Amino acid sequence: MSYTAETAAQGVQNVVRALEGRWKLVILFQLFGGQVRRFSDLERAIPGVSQKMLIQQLRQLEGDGVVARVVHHQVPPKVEYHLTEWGQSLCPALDALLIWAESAPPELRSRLVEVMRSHEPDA
Amino acid sequence: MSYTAETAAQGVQNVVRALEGRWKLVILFQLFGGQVRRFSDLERAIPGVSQKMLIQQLRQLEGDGVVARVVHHQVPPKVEYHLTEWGQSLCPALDALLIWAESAPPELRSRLVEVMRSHEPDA
DNA sequence: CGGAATCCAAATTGATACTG
DNA sequence: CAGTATCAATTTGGATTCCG
Repeated sequence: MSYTAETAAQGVQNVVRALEGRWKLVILFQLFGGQVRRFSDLERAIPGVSQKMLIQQLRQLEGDGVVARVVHHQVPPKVEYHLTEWGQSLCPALDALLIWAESAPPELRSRLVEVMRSHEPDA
Repeated sequence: MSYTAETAAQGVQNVVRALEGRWKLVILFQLFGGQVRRFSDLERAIPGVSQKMLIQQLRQLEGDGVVARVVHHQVPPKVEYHLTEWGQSLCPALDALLIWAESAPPELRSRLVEVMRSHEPDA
């Protein structure tokens, strides 16, 4: 079977689904480039997210092999997250997305931002 | 304010949300590289999608300026979709995603595929 | 601190039927 | 062909409470 754009799109879809979710990309951007963040860091760095959602999305990313979770058995508990090797290989794509996002037409950009502000506290 | 990774991640999030949605990326991969597809083409090319979802996602992509919709006033009706200029500029990112997806570890890949097969007809 | 569990509200999605 | 409309089902998200 030849490797047409169509079969590629169908195949890639399965994997790309690992990125689907309201907070997945935001989390990944936080872990971008190999950064290590603990749970509370992520919670603080991502304004609109709830504890439940953050955990849920992290668990899914972990289950999909994109993010790794390290538990330090101490009191108080300390759990750190970072990209797996495969997750690291996603960085070029994240970077490309970053570039694309910044190239967004100003009107569009502000319109999209406006949607975001719905759930933000004040400013 | 300096342009840290954090602010970038926060800012980019607003724009990247335009890609969120169960079928958005799949659609974009279909339109990859400037391809023009009519509605029924997309419907056929994307197995699990319902007519309603396809339209909805297309409309959102259109509203976000990523996809353009061209109506040919004929009988029978003919509507074609393609990437806008800004949408085209997303291609490098899509390409990076493609590369990433193909680099997925085999076990992971088959596990993700397995999820997909739930709604596929046969093979 | 980091998380699990529960309950409930809201948004998404799907199936179906109808239309220009 | 390319939609729209409607309703039911599923998923998602948030608030709260409890635990190691």
